[in-house]
Amino acid sequence: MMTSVDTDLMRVLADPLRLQIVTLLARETLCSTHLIEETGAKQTNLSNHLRVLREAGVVETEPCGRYTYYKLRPDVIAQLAGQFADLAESARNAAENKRACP
Amino acid sequence: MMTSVDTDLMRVLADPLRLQIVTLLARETLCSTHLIEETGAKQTNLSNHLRVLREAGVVETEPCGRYTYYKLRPDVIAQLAGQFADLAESARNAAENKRACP
DNA sequence: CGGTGGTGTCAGCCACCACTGATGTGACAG
DNA sequence: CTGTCACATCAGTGGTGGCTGACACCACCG
Repeated sequence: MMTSVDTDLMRVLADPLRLQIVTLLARETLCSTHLIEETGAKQTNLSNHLRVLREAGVVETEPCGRYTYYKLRPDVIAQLAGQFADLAESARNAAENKRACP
Repeated sequence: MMTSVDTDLMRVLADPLRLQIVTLLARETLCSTHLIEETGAKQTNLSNHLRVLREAGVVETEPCGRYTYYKLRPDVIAQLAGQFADLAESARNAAENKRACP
């Protein structure tokens, strides 16, 4: 059936560390070194999560010398926000829609 | 640190079956029998997921004879939508905020 | 050209979670 | 009262995913 919200994107963002990364990147563009400092996670672990975020299209990479900058893609987040807003509005309108007991 | 989005709520909604339940409940108030028909899941499985959704405050229960109606709480979804919208707007405004390489 | 530091990839381990079957409880029909 | 149905809870199990250590690669600096 059709779920109005992208499940895969939700699964990607449902991890605490990934959500923390996204929150940090929403404030400013950072490179991996900064993210390691901010989160306290191991570089390997962070690289794995960033890979997941990259493959999900949530972040973009921009090499800068031997550093790599990570930037959040606002439209992806905005789209998700819109899907949830639609869901909430739909729920408000259908509050009295009650299917009869069998 | 402070993540602007509720991680626990995300984890609850990140499951495909739970998201399907939420999508169905956004359209109309249903009882478990209907949900079993619509999703094709086992009763036990569905009951477990509904319990998770109930404990997370996403759905409300309303007993009706020997049936139980489940209703979505729009404000919870709307709040989540707002958090993501804020995140997206923050990302848009901070697009050029780039911390210097170390 | 070596050495160093930043980054990505891979294999393994472990914990958590979704699914299931059995069982209990309460409500209704006969 | 007894059977049936709706719903919940519990213990067990299997699979998925996150974390880590070892290694490879590339850009810079001396």
